[in-house]
Amino acid sequence: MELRHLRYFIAVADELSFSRAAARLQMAQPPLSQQIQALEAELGVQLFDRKKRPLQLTLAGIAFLEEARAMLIQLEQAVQKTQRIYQGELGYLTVGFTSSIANGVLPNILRSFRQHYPQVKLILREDNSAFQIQGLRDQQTDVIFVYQDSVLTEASDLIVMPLTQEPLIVVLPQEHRLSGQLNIALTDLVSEEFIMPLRQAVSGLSDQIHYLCAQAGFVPKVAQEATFMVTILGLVAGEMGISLLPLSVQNLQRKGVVYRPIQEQTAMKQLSAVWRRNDSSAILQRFLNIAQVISLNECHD
Amino acid sequence: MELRHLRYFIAVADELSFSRAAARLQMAQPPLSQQIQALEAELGVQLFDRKKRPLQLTLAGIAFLEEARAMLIQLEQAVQKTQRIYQGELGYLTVGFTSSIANGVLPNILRSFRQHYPQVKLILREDNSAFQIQGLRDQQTDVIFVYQDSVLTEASDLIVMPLTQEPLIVVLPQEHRLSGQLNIALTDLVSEEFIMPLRQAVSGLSDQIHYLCAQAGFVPKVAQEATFMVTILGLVAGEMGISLLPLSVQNLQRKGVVYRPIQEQTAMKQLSAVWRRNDSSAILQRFLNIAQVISLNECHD
DNA sequence: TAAAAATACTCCATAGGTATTTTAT
DNA sequence: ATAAAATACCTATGGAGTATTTTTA
Repeated sequence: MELRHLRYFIAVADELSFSRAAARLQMAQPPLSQQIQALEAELGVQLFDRKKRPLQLTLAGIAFLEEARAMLIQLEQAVQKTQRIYQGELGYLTVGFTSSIANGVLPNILRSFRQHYPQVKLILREDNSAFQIQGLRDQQTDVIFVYQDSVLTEASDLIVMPLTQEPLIVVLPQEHRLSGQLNIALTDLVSEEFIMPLRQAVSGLSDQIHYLCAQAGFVPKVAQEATFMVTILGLVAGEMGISLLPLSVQNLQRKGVVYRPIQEQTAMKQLSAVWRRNDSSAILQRFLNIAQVISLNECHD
Repeated sequence: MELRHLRYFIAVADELSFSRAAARLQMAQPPLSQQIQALEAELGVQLFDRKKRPLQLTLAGIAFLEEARAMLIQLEQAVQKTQRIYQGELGYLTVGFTSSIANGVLPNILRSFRQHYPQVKLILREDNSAFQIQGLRDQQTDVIFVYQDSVLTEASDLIVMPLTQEPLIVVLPQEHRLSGQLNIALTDLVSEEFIMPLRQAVSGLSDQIHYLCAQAGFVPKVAQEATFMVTILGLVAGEMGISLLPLSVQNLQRKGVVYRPIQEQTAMKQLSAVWRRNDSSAILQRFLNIAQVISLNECHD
């Protein structure tokens, strides 16, 4: 049996006439009769009562008509579903990120993607960056957002796409002696105590701060280390020291804490999207397009 | 698209190899590749990743595989269902009867049919015989059981099949003067008061009793008329009179009532099955076969 | 280099067309 | 008598085969 038989049968059952059905199918009547005969022979079932005019469906024919219709509808839906999956409009995408990123461009990217592809289910995984890269390689995650890191640029099985250059900003207690200044030079921070973000918070930031301070001619005094952004802000508010964090932390408004830009242009943190080189998923491609567009818009602001 | 494409696709997806799938399908590899290519072209979807060895399904391919499998299963089930309906093993049958028949062969026929064709749903309609014939003509009912009647034998659109010849029996109060006799001649009933079954109870029986009495040389005295068997039995038990009823009434045991055979061989009531001449339903045929077999067995007892 | 899939072509089975007969109203 | 379906026969599309090239591991 072929779908042709079902299509022909439905046409004849609809029209209750071989001639009219043939016209509708844009074919001659005899081959249509033959195909229906072949169908009946294969089923071993009489579908039409030809002793009647107009033609009548048998009980079995009525049942088969219903089934045949259902099958063609199912086919239609199967094709549509398959096409949508192929075109990345239906399916799943797992996105990984660290808590420090959750307040930057990411929410906007996620919102935009959801609007464009409402039938793609987004699964979010929040964890530190080392685990994120692991998850990517284990196929647990499809794409991750991380602050760039020397480990990443060397990985040949992954592709790294830079999204935004986030300048670092100085995080000060409200009552700090420097809080009156509009912007702050690194050399002003020589005698400050630093709250250092651990690797889990913002990967590579600790190293970068040491490097920047070295360029400014001093070694930062480390008062405390912390794993989460909110912890760092809390410690700064409690006047335990100051910190240097990516610009997006500004989206977290905390009482007793003020943010000031750094004079030096070189103090930048690179936010990137990372995915598996061999991942050809259409959904991923669509997601990356949106991530790129949203990031560009963000930079212009 | 044709079912061929689905069958081929499933084979290739199962084997993850065009060559092996071709072997399984007992065909050469190139036409198989071509058919899959045609399928992909029609869908506008890449189903396999041919850049990989062994061959890999794409995400869309995985989804379509599931759908394709479901469709072939649905086809299989549709064919089976259609065949069963055609062979009368699945469907509905509406059986009509009057309350007076409900205690004869009918229960046995219904039980046997249910055992043989458990997937046929039996719908029972209990009503008087005039309504039953109406229901038959209105296609409300497929087959009815009635005691034969002159009206029926003349109907050319219906077929009447005799099932059992039920002798009439005399229904007496337990304390009746004749209850000591093993069998009773009609002439013994000359002075009796009769409880007459109305047309709704047993069609034609009233006329038949008058005819039988006339042959025996008297006119029966009618004490009372009644619509239901149980009412007649109740009146007899209450010593309002006697009655003549078909043998199957014996299946109703009523306190204070005894049954005695009639000597005369002519006192018979014909139970018949009736259906529409133009009804070619396979279920009906099966039902009639069973009705006939069960009735024959019943007679031998 | 050795498999497996794609391509190029050839062939024939059968879907579909034409002419006619049979059937049901 | 007439319209519709079945039958008989013919045509040609395209599904399947064979030979070969291309690709991937």
